[in-house]
Amino acid sequence: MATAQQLFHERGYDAVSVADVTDALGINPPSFYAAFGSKAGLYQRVLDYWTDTEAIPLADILRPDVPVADAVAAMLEEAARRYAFNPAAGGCLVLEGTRCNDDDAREAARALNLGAETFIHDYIAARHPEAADQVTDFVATTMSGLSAKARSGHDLSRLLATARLAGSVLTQVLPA
Amino acid sequence: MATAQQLFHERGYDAVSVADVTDALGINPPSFYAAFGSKAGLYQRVLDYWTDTEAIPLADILRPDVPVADAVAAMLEEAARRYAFNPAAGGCLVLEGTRCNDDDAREAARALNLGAETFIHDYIAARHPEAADQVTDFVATTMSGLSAKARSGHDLSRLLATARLAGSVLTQVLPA
DNA sequence: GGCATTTTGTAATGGTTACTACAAATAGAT
DNA sequence: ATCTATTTGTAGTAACCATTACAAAATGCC
Repeated sequence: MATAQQLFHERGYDAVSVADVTDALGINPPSFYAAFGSKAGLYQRVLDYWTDTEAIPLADILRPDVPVADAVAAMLEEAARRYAFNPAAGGCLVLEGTRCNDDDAREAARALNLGAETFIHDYIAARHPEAADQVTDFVATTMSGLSAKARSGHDLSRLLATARLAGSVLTQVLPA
Repeated sequence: MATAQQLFHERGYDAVSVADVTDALGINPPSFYAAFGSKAGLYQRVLDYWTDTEAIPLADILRPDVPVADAVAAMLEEAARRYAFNPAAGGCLVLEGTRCNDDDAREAARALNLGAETFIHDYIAARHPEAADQVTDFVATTMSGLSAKARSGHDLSRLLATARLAGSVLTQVLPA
């Protein structure tokens, strides 16, 4: 499962063939389909696995006992760190998955992303209800951009600088 | 050429087959290959056409007679407007092209994007040399995010609000 | 009008895709 | 050890991809 995740993260859903997966896993196509049902089925399981192992722990970062702006800024920086962690598999598995050309896989990734955005929105809205919509959009857009730029070569220091710049908006618009 | 551009913009390079193009253009494959050489060749020409007709006029927006922060913020807002203009073909043709799975097409789009980022960088560096790197990265990342979110449903008002929020950073870090 | 050249349409080529039918091998149970 | 049930490997299917061979039609030229 970890190797499948790595494949999807490195190349993206569309560019990974089931032959790639079966080769990497050392199994044959019938075993693959007995185990996962389809390529999209494997992707679902990979997303679940990712959620349990590598997803940003939003609940730990977005804490009620710190200023909202600080918490969200910390989340952006953590995203930058994770997106740059493996240069061969840059960006966010889920955000990149929302842009693939397979309907099932894209909707699965979008659903996961929507859940995360809802979580962020609710966190912000608890203390800044009137700014939550705008700020959530801004943060989600920034994370999409960070993921995209991670894939096209921006290294950790550049992503972090961008994340900090974006974070500086939050302290302006979300006063403690 | 305009219809080919629309196809690529709506569906992305990978999801457009040459059969789609030949159908839309009302021509047959041999005519297509006589005219464009290859699918990537057509894409090159579409990028050139786009540069001449629909690209954001950076030279007009990034003027030497306005504060850098204002000009760059205006560019972000203009990007938001253009990315949302056609809901069926959201985002930026070039930025989306940099993420496709074909080597030739991706490099062509990347080259065009790199030129734009260099232009922006030089504009900023002329008056804020120490901040140019960071700010250019931030602006490029924001535009990538705006393009991505335009494709996944954010409408004009949401993109504009995000662009304005991002623009507010610039007035902080690039004092007039 | 007759000839050469270019354009066009049909149909195919080789490659890759996700996905399976089927037979051989293996494992488990008693 | 024998019989059954499951797993495995080989090979293949049907669809789609970008690209092209080839013949028919249309055009331009004199």
